[in-house]
Amino acid sequence: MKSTAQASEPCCPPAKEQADLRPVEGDEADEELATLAKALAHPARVKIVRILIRKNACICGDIVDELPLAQSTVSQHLKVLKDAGLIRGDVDGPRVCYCIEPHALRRLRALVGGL
Amino acid sequence: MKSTAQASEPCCPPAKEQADLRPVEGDEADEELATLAKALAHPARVKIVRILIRKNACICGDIVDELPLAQSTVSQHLKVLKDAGLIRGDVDGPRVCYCIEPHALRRLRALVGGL
DNA sequence: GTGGTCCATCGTAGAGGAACGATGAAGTCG
DNA sequence: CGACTTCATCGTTCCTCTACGATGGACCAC
Repeated sequence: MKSTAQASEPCCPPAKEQADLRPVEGDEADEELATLAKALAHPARVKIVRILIRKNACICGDIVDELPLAQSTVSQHLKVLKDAGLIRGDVDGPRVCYCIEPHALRRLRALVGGL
Repeated sequence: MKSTAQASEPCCPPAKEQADLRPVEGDEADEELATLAKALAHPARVKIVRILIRKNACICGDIVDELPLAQSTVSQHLKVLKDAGLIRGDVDGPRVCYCIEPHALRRLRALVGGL
């Protein structure tokens, strides 16, 4: 069951639609917004996020094929996004399946909207 | 000459509410979002933006008093924000009057929302 | 003019980011 | 088992960011 089937492997379960009650202002919110913004502060990482949103199912190293960067560089960018909480990576056999963390994206929108 | 600059006049006139027709996807949008995100990728700069929004009129070096940073450091952060197009600085006598660029903020919201 | 305030810029030191190739761990297939 | 794939991590180089004090320009009051 593991033959290059795109958008069929559900490694990213439908996240529960739970409201985020944290404030959108204050020192903590500032730090949080700065962290999320820093994660998006590179065009390659913006592209990665877009790719993961477009193929809402998760993919692994197809990202490398879509970017003009070395595999190790892409892996670094993925790590930055993961450390910021924007994406998730689940091991699936020999591959790793990345996907968006929808609540982090919502949180980012809330913080930017709160400006 | 410009002798009509009175103290009570906000140096930031109500910007025209002109819609931004540029796309929220594509390579250019990626670069743009990365640039704006990088400008917000530091807590001090997030705080500066909030200060300028709160006092919707413009202020100058009161920002320095609100931050635990040296004047030169704050000036550098202001330059980063200005270069990114997020704020504007108008010289008003011996002071400089900073204020938000509302259309840049709207653009940022559109780009983040377009994710 | 002199003196004082406000602010940008310079110079510098240290920390962190971005890129790559090389290496190796973990897993799959024959 | 052995060969191959996939990906993270290491080590390196170069460049940018962040912070500060010091310097100097522009402006106002006197």
